[in-house]
Amino acid sequence: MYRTHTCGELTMQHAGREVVLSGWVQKSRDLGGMTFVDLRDRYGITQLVFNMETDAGLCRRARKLGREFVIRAAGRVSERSNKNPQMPTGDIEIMVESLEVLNPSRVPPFTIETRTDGGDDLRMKYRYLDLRRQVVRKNLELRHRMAMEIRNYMSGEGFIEVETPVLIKSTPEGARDFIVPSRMNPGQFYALPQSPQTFKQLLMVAGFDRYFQIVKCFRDEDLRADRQPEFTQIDCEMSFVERDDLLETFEGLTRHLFRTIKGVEVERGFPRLSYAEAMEKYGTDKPDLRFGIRISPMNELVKGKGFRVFDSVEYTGGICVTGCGEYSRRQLDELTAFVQRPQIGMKGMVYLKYGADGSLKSSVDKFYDEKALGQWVSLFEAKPGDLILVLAGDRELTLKALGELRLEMGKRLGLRDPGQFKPLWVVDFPLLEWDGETKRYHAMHHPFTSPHEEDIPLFRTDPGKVRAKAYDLVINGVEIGGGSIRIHDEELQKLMFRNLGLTDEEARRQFGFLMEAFRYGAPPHGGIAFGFDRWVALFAGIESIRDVIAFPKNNAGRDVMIDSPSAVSPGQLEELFLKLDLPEDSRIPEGDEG
RNA sequence: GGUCUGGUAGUUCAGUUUGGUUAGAAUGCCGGCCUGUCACGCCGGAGGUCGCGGGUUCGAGUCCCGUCCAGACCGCCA
Repeated sequence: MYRTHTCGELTMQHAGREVVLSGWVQKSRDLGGMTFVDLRDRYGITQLVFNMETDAGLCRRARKLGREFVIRAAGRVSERSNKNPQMPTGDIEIMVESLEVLNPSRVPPFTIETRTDGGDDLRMKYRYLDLRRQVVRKNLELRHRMAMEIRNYMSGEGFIEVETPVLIKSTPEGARDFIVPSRMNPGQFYALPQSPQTFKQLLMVAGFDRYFQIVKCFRDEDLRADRQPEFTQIDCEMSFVERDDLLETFEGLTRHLFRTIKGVEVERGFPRLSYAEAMEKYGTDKPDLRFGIRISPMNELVKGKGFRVFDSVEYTGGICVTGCGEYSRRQLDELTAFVQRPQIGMKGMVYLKYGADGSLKSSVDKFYDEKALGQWVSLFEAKPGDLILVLAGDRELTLKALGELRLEMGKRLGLRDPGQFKPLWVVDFPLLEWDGETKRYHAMHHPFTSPHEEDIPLFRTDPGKVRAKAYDLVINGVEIGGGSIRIHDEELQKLMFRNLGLTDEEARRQFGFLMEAFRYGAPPHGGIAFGFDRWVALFAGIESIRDVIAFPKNNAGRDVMIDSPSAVSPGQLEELFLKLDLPEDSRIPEGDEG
């Protein structure tokens, strides 16, 4: 028998019992006359004791155990004379009577501890060792619990989980597809799904009514801390619902997860912000509502006073930061440098310091007298000791920059508390987005998103103004999910495709199966998909989704542990009728074949 | 496609600003001592292609050019 108990469960209640434990050697402390060994498994750590007086031979063998050896130890549970209140099993230890090395281990390249000395690179290469660390394991346990609670809630609400295919059809809309060559159909390719979008809509046509699936999706785009080429969605769809029915249902899911996983009771009726309002007040479509700083437009206030910058730009706006009125020149220079970074791209920043003594000091005193600056103060309802930061330029860019500056100030002031959660719905996204490169409109969400009926006439006059019945769930500035009420009418879907620059023929070739299905009684329906990895990361209080994925890929989309992607053999290529035509500079490392 | 940061002992990092003797620390590893440790302690030891290639120089971890790797971000992500 390998074990009677785990390394996390023995307490004083078990004192005197004969037990068998198996696990990994976390650490051993050799005191000469006696040796302590910390034995670790998934459940915890239990201390083993070896004593020279009791059994010198056994103790000498214990001294030779290296870190991460897999061992089995049998012995008696006994109360410690020196208890360790830091650990759950700290009251007891095992007086070992027999010891067996099940498998020795090489010295691991980094320490298997919460505060590891290993860098990311190394941890990913030896991910199986990294996963032995409690912090990483906890993240995966959290992920498991969340998946269970999602299934509980959804199932309780009458949703059924249906699997949809992974080998599907490539479509040029949206993100780049991963493609898979078909041996049996030479020259043809499957695509991996970016989402099960069309299948879940077909399930609605099939009458399934309430569907969900926790499912892998794939996008061949560049990675970020919160973006992996393969990621997991909670994909959902419902029939016979309007937007508010849907938001209510998934507000329920969100509250359920907060309650069961975080022990937090979130108020019913999440705030709803229109996309336009979110952009205007927060400079982003995923505002962090944990702190109240808001953007105010200042165009009217600042024009016509002789300051060329403000006179010439499309938009001037600012934020008011509480309690920063005494910022030093250096701190203000730092903020200026922050907005001038190429990623943000502002030319400069104007400030107004409202001193605790009521004094007004701005970087544009030359153009704005006390009275004019007083108007700024009343616009923001600033109090003595506050700081007003003003940016100007192209409207879209400036709002975005103010949004970034808002987040930066929130961070500096410690207002982004990871223990606090502020969910909201962002609604009424634009249906279409102009793409300057291809000179045509793109679906902002996807081409099956329904427009607001009253906006349909705008298709003829100003398609960019058409609002969609689309919504995002945003928590603490993180886009957790998004969805829409779908088009279920063939004619409206055709109109949509035409506005996206697709001819009827192209639309039929790509989405004919869906258009065809709509002719056989498609119910009104809508849905949403949540980024499961992001949600787990949010609940774990971390920024990168890599730490909630067992085997993630690195910045370049590589798995450094299994070394993928990799070349395939000429035979494999031949079978698929594929010939490589690589540019000179893209060499494939030797021995990387097959 | 672009911007930025980093690459020095098994590992995490200092040293690079201002080129100059034998490249340091901590931790880990190996050996010795130690009967209540739990970040055990004490003594000793081994361990380096300073990412790689080229250049400048009497001399390069340090300066220059190229390149590879890692991370963050912009573009991209319906």
